[in-house]
Amino acid sequence: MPELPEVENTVRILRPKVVGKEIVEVEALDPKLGHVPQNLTLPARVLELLRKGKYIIFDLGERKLVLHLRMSGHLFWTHSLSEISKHTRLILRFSEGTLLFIDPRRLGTAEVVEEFSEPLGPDALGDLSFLDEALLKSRAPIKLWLLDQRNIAGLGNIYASEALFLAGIDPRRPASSLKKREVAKLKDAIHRVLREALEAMGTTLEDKAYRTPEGESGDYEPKVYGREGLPCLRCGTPIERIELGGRGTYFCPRCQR
DNA sequence: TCATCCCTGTGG
DNA sequence: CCACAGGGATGA
Repeated sequence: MPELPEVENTVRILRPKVVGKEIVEVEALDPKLGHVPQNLTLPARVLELLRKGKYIIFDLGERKLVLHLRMSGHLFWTHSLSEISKHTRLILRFSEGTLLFIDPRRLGTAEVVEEFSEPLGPDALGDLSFLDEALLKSRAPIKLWLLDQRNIAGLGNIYASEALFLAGIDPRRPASSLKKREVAKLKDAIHRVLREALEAMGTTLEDKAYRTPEGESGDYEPKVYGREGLPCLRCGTPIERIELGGRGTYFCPRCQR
């Protein structure tokens, strides 16, 4: 579900609710997450709430609680215990409210660590000038290169496809084959897609899955992702779906070369 | 650099 | 029933 825009909005909405506040009780409803309450000392004050790539980090001083929503996770802020559904995996109780980690597919993760140390590339919302040189070093298809969080952090299956559409680049092209001018367009496209999605509060496919912590769905409408067979919004050619690295990949065969 | 796996749910 | 799903770790 969540890529950079969804995670960033989640963090922005939660910050005023949890920063400076104390976690007073933690409960794991999924045995896979049983280590979380064990490894936390309560109460624990949240000094900062951070996003690194698609990770959400609760800075608790000596320790950090690191969440990753993976495919189907989301966080939900509530005051009512009746909101606890069967997909709730972790409950963080604050005096001011309760944060639920909901995750139907149970692929999401929660770790308690002393230092965050995932090998992430530069943030996709930040300065992208490193792409000029970095792309030259890889012959991987550009879309797979963009999905590898060690190269650039934050893009996922939707926005990688969307950025390549905006930039007019075929997702199968080797990263090193992009011309300077194309890399420039790609940098611009990545920022444009992410900023638009951020403003729209992310993407909620088929009116399900992704929600902000306050239950809102996202309004971003992908231009190619999930639109196999439908006309390209720019030229009318049917959008194609192929597989790259085992993931569905959508593009316009005419606009993207 | 691939396939496979981790999980569960939904839709055709 | 099968295909597919917004992510990522792992092992060949």
